[in-house]
Amino acid sequence: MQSFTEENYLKIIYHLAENTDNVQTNAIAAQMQTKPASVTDMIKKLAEKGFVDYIKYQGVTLTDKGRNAAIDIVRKHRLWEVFLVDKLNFKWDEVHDVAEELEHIKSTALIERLDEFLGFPKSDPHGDPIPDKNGRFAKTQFTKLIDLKIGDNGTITGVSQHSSAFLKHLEKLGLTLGKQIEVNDVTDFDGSVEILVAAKQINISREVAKHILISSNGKN
Amino acid sequence: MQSFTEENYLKIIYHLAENTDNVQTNAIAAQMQTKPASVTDMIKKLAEKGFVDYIKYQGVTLTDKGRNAAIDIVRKHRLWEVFLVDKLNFKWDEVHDVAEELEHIKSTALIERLDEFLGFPKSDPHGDPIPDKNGRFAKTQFTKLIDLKIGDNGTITGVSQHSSAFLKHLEKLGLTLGKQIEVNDVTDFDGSVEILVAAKQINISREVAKHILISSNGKN
DNA sequence: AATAATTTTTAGATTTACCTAAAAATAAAA
DNA sequence: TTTTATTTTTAGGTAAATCTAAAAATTATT
Repeated sequence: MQSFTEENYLKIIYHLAENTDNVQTNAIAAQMQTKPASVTDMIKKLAEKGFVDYIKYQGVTLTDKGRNAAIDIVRKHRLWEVFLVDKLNFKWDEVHDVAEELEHIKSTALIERLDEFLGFPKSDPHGDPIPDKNGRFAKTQFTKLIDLKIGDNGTITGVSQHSSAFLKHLEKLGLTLGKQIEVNDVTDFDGSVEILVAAKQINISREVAKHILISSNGKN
Repeated sequence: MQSFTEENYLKIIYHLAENTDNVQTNAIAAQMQTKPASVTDMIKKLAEKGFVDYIKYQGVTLTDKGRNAAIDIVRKHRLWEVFLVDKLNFKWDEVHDVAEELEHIKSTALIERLDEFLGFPKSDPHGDPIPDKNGRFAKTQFTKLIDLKIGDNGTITGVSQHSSAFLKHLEKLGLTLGKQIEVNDVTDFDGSVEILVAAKQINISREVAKHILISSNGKN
């Protein structure tokens, strides 16, 4: 069984590994809000325990054991988020920090019964897939809104940024999960995107468009 | 804000203070499953932070601040127990350890919404009162079953032992919360108690009778 | 009241996760 | 291909919560 801190490292390495192959010390340090030297220490420990493969100066990769542990934490995090939103009426921008704590509760029975209580949800309030108890989940095929071409359309099915500020902003713009959108124009000046949502024309910055995930039903 | 460990100390001191006035180092050590020397260290820290009054060699008492903090943890613990039993179908002997972890999640919003979701319960699955968000709760008047006289009757409204072994035993005997009982006899030989429950005559040991709490409607 | 037993505290170490500052390795630029 | 910049690691140290062993205070017993 891993400590609270080890679990956080594993989760962060797992998420970083979604983009790069070898996860770097500095990247982990940034995510953990700690110093690279501390990361090196922890990496050595995780390597000793068999959670990661580690070559000095080359970064880390998760072993199967490490990946399974990480997925288990991700599963817990996302199930708790569903609980908070569906049952306790939290908004999608309010759940992250609390789920960050709840994900470390160690009880398989608890999480399986929670899963059942929630009706075995397939995705969390931000559209992220929830692994089943065997760690399996569909790696859904998303397109970033920023990558759509003029005339493309689709459904908002996820976000790749979970900060409260970002999510509140989306909420205000009416850009919530399930909404249909169509790209009308891309502004030359700043790359901002004109989209049609709920029969209204709005303009969103590149930064926002980068973090909205679309399941596209138009050409692209 | 207190650490995980500080919270556990406060909770244990609070519970020990229900029986004795000055809580002793050794008693805390036994409950915390740690050594007296460690307790002394922690007590000093809690005293510095204003959670307890402490005189060397004389044990500790909670300050108002300390008591409030402790009651807050007790509230969380008991609300989570209700959640586990009412919503996730745990049995009353399965909830203690998980609630022990959940009680440390730090979010006022979470606990208030949980309270509401559960319908503002007044007591937990073991009959213990749940403090409201201001820390107030009725100090219910219980009689221990062992203290009843022959002919007395009443309702099982609580237990003063939360171990899984004890609770499973009660379950098997049909001695669950809300059941009506009547004392028929007390055995001379071993002090065990003959009681009538659900129209059946059963015999329970002194040890068991000590930990069953009755709200008496007969004479006593 | 003196001695014995118990309880509590001190002193000095250990472990975990972190730090800073400096050294070493790797990658990028001139 | 040197030089420079960046990244990563090592070395040595800190704070929190624990420990053991020994000393001090309190309580119980003769």
